[in-house]
Amino acid sequence: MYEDLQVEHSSTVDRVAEEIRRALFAGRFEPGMPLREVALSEAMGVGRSTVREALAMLVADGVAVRTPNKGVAVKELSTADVSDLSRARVALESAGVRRWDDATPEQRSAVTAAADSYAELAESVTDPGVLTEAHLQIHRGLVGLTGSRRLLAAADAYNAELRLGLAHLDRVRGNVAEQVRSHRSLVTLLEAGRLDEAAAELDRHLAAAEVSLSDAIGRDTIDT
Amino acid sequence: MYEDLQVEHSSTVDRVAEEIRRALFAGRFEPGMPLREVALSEAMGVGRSTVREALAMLVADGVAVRTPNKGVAVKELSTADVSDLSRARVALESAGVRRWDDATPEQRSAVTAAADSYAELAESVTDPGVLTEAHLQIHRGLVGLTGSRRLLAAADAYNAELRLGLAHLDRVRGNVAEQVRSHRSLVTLLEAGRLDEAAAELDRHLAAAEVSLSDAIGRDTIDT
DNA sequence: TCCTGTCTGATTGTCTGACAATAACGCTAG
DNA sequence: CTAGCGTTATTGTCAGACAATCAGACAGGA
Repeated sequence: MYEDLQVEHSSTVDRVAEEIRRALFAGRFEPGMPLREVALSEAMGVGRSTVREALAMLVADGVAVRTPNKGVAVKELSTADVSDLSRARVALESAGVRRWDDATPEQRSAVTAAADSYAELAESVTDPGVLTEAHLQIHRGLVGLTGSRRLLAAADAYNAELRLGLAHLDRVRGNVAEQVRSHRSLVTLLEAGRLDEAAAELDRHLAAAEVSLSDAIGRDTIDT
Repeated sequence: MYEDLQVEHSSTVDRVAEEIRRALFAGRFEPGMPLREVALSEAMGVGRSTVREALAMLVADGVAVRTPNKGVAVKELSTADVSDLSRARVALESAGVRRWDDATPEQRSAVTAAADSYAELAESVTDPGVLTEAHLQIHRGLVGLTGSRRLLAAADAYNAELRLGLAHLDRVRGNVAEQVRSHRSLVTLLEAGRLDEAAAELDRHLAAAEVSLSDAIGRDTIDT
């Protein structure tokens, strides 16, 4: 009778982790910057154990790194990471594309709706974070076509890493119009059932994303 | 000069998590059984915070579940979980198979060596846990062909869930000889470069694993 | 100059103890 | 038999403590 009722059970640890995550995605912490337990606990008015648990979550998510006896630091994406991420994206998302015919209507519309939403935002919104978020939703939807929650969770993890990487170079983002075109073409091919061509388009799209991101990172790491 | 020297940095938390994991894989804890913090800390002679961190790791791994204010319990695999796992396996491992030609010699030999090792163990070893371990190594190797550490990590996570599921029904394990045949055929097709046929063989192999596992679980859950 | 040993301060890893909030269980009264 | 009420067990969170470890400074010796 009351199936649709839900109360959010947000623990302190979750809120702390979410807060730090937001700061990371907003680019407020430099890559490599240490996340000190006492400083964070005092700043947020919570116990150190709570912060520790939150940091462990971020490490499990892949957006932070723990070095034994040295603590947790904001993850630095190397070009090796970017190419690894790219391989993971290609594998999962093209697996999704290949299963378009077996996907449920909800799973398909998650893709098309996200693409529409991105195209719409691309014209009006200026905040790069919002656009990144919308963009990743499309790719998340593609993984969703596989119908596996576990793969979606894996995709969420690497999308978080991507957001982290993009947080510091939103200015150098590539041609948004080209992105919109590529997404639209992908959706069109999917809906036409031309899955091989769709996979090829996706491959190109992801390859372009990889070079653009790894170029930007390469430039950055030379600077610093 | 000293690049190859390494010291293992094992924290107490890691050891505790590993110990509990072993017990889980050995089937010493029933699915759904709660993992009490105080009891574990007293049994293992460590602080409660340490146990909490270890449990958080197990939850992140997917072998245990946390319910707010109720604690952590051994994960129960539902048939929905099994089919989800199966979809994830198909996606990741066939992605690996499709990239056989691009894989490094090390990545390829990880697959073939694991298959050989499994075939060898199948004749001599009786301990089902050891055999399961060897079996999963093969499938891990297939994911490794994608060349992405992140996908390997995802595969490790779902393999841990599989081991958990298999821990309680090792007796009903299917025909080992058939397994060996299927693996051998898969490796042969791969080395011959007949990737499409290899992918088809893999599909059959994984589909068979799914029905066998979900049958066993279905039977079990009716009993209890 | 370069290396080594030592000192010091900061930080993590771990333990202990505490307490409120929550959930599970049994009891009692109606 | 059910609603309501205590009791108990357990988690979530905090505070404080201490050893182990690390980074940097600094002095002394080859």
